[in-house]
Amino acid sequence: MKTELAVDMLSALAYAARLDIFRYLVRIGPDGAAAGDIASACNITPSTLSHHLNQMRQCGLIGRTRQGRAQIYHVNFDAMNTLIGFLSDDCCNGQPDLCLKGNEK
Amino acid sequence: MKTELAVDMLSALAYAARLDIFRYLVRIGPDGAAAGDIASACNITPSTLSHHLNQMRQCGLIGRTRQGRAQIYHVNFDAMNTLIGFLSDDCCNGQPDLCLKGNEK
DNA sequence: TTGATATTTCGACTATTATCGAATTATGAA
DNA sequence: TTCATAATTCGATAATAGTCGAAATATCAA
Repeated sequence: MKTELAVDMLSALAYAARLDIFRYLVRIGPDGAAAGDIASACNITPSTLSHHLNQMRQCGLIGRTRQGRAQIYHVNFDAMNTLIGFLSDDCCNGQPDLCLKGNEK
Repeated sequence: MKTELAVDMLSALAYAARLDIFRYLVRIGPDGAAAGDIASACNITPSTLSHHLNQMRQCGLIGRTRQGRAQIYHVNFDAMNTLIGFLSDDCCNGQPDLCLKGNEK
């Protein structure tokens, strides 16, 4: 994984409003949610939300499909796992013993 | 884990220069490295580096100990694992099946 | 002490990012 | 068509974050 992409993904999650959005989409699951639903669930104005969703989408953390006049957003679990894998590797590479404890927590 | 802390940790890693620093410290291991060594290894001006190290230290991702006139910085692996755990939980909570595949990568 | 080295803090400036209303695009229904 | 709804893009402003030199602090050695 290119570190530039990792930085983009981390940035996408490194903001309270976006982390909220992401967690909401995780809770919703693979079916995803329409932009309007996210806006009211997370209490964000449409244009600001759109901006955040774009950022998360550009780095691949979420995807989008149209359904009628709604845009449905959903978590890309593969991308999220790639990020978690990157962090685990980055943390444990060369020091596996240090990272085993705590990981079951 | 409080999401505010998660945001701070994610922010600490969501910047190329800081991610570099962090990865350098991971490679160095538990003994850590002096600020000066980090500065030359990562090619960052001392004052800027100090600013970044502070940010990573405030959220607990790294620690610091004095050794003579050097300040030795080292990764806090427990904190890093807490973060990884948070992301894994946040990603997999309620949808364990979605997150199993990909995790062995 | 005094001087040299390692690092941090301060302050000013620059750059990046977030926010929101207004205007625009896209779709569906009458 | 025409109207209403859902969402995005645009443009301006506000807020946050990064950078760096100069000054300050801490430690060690002579």
